[in-house]
Amino acid sequence: MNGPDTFRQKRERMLSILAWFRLSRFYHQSIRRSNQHLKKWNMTVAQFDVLVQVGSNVRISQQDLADQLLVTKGNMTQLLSKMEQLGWIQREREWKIKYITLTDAGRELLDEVLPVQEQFQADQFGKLTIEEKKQLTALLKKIQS
Amino acid sequence: MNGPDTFRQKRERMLSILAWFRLSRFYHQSIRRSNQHLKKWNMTVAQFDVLVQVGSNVRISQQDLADQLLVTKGNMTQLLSKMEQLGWIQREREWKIKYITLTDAGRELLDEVLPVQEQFQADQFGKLTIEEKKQLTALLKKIQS
DNA sequence: TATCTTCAGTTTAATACTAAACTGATAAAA
DNA sequence: TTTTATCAGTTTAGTATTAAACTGAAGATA
Repeated sequence: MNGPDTFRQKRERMLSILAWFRLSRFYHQSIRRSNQHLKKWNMTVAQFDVLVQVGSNVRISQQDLADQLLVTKGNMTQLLSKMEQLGWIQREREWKIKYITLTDAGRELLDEVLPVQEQFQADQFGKLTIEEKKQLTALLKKIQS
Repeated sequence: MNGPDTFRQKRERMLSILAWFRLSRFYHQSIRRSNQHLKKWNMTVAQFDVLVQVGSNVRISQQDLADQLLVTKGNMTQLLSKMEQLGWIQREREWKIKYITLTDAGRELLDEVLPVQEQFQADQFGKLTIEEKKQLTALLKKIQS
C-alpha cells in the first residue's frame, strides 16, 4: 500500500505545510519583538522564561526546569550560570540535585518585568477575539495530544 | 483611562499567554524533531529552508532570501557561505547584488529531501483534520494581518 | 566490599541567530 | 565633478541552543 499519494493526501500535506509556515513566521517575529522589548531590562526571552518558571515554584531542580522549558540540561546549565552571575538566581545543592531559587534581586526584577512583558506578549495576539484565542490554544493542544 | 485592569482584560491576557505557551512548545519540539530527521542528509532546518526557497525561485538575492525567511542578512551571509562551501548553492554577483541559485548537487539533494521532509513536517500536524488545519492557518494569518 | 547502573549536572564543539558597526558600490544631488 | 545618501552584503561580538561525551555521587547488586 505504498503507492502514489492520493489527491487527498497531497492536499492534506499542503495544508500542514502552510500551517507550519505561518506558525514559524509568527513565532520568529514574536520572539524577536520580545527580545527587543526585554532589552530595557538587559534581559533575553530565555532568561525571562527561566525567571518566570523559577518564580512560580518554591524550589525546582535544574533538570525539571529544563523539562518544563523544553530545553536541554546543557542549555540550562549555561543559562543558569549566567543568571547566577548576574545575581538573579541562586543554586543550592542537596544530595546530587541543585535546586534553583530567586534571589531578592531576582524577585524584584521579576515583579517589575512580569506584568509588562506579559502584556507585551499578549498584545501580539491582539487581533484575535477571546473565542479565537481559545480555538488556537485548543488546536495546538490537540496537535500534541 | 489607565485604571486597574478589568476582569475581561485579565482574562484575555491569560488566554494569550496560554496560546503563546502552547505555540512555543510545539514550535520547539517540531524544530528539534526536524533537525534530527534532517541529520540523515547532514542538513539543518535552516539550510533546508534556504534550499527550498532558492529552489523555488529562478534567482533570488541574499536580501530577499533573508526577508522571505525572516532572518537577518548577517545570518544569511553565514548560512550561504557554509552552503556554498558544501557545494549546494552558488552566488553570482550582478551590480551590487548577489543572486543565489542551486548547483546541480544542490538540486539533486533538494529533490531527494524535499518530499521526505515535507511529509515528516506534515506528520507533525497529523492529529488535526483538514478543517482544523485550515482553521489554524486562518487564525495565524489573522494574528499577523 | 567492589563494581555496576543510573542520573543530575557540566563541558565541548558545533550551528543558529541577532544587533550593530563596517565596507564598498551605485545613484543622486550639489 | 565631488559629495552624499542609500543599500547589499560582510564582519564581529554576544547569546541561545543542541548533541554527545564526560564527571561524580547514590544506590543496587554481586
